[in-house]
Amino acid sequence: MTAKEVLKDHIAKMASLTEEEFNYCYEHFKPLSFKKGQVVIREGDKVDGEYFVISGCLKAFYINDDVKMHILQFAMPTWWTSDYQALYTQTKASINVDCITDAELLCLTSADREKLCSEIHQVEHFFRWRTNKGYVAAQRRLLSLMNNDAKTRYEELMRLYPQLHDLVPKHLIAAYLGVSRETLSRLY
Amino acid sequence: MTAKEVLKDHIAKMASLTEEEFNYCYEHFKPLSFKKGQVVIREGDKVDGEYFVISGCLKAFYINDDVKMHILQFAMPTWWTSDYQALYTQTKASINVDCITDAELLCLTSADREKLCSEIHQVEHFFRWRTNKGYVAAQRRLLSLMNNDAKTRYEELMRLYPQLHDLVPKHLIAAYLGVSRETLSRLY
DNA sequence: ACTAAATAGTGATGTAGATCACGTAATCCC
DNA sequence: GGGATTACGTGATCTACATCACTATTTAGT
Repeated sequence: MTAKEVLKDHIAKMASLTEEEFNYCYEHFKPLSFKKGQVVIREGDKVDGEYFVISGCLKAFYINDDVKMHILQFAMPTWWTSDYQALYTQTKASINVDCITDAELLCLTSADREKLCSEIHQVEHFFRWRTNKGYVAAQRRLLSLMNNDAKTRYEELMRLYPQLHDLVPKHLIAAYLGVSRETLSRLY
Repeated sequence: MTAKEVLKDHIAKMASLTEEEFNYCYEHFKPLSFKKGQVVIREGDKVDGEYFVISGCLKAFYINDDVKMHILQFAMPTWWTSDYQALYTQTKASINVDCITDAELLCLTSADREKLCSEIHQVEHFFRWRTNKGYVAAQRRLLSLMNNDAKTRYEELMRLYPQLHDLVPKHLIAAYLGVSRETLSRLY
């Protein structure tokens, strides 16, 4: 399946665009290839848009003053990622995004997203639902973080995204769950 | 300021509706008055829509099996609240929403929200931005929960929403921060 | 192929915050 | 206005998890 087809199917799940409308939208996406370890967004830099994952796996993470990493989001095929805080507040990136594996992405600039949203009502509809889904997921994760211990959170994550188990090293899983890698290692 | 004016100003911050369009929208909102302590959404019940706060303060919270409460969100004037997970997945409420003080709300059903979004492009635009804002706030809170200790989180909350200090009893602040009321009490 | 780096497991010890158990002041409410 | 409920503070103890230190294994780069 081509990148174009992946995006088309993804959008079709929540919005109905004509062939013509979709082709027009697709012109605004810039295909990018990244190698494992490459940085997509670097803290402090300007964020020019958001990224739709065609293949591979990325992480969006924050490094605190003690050089501890916390992972905000993994991004797998058909997921979107960026520093949404930076995009929303029009500031420099406060997080990093990089590639856990080789990855193919489609980049859409904020300016183009807003243009497409205002030109095509269904595109705005699509982005509303996508963001809504992210909001609900973030709220669920907040509750899980407050309610559950490390083991329960780990099991929940594995239940939700079993692919992560083999795709992502455990210390990154730990950084997502908000526990130390040692504690995660002792959970079995 | 009337409820209608409060809503109008709020929407105008992110979207431009004509007088006529706004009046049409406003017909779909149902004004409701609640007394302190009254329940707006009860766990297990059907959720019929979302609520825009005109006055007062509410909380959206989850009670776990150990009968411990975790607060997902406070809602103050010009904020929206509901069980967005239930609305998104079309399931029964998994959280509760009730009133910390007497409150005036405007209720918009999901069906009406979707209708208005599809009829008026600018309404869809408004709801996209509102949800985006919530998503960014939830992500920031996730990071804070993973990065910061109880004291730092408390100070951050007070900096962000100083009104909460006098409006909301401390054990509810604790339930929002994800610490016990005893620990919060010892922070000063 | 050989070295360096990344990944992973585990013991010993430290600590933030939970939990339990009180006492007291403030508010609600019939 | 008096009894009950809610809010708040504080000591004593417990515990989940962090941190530090070290070893073993796997993976990647030249």
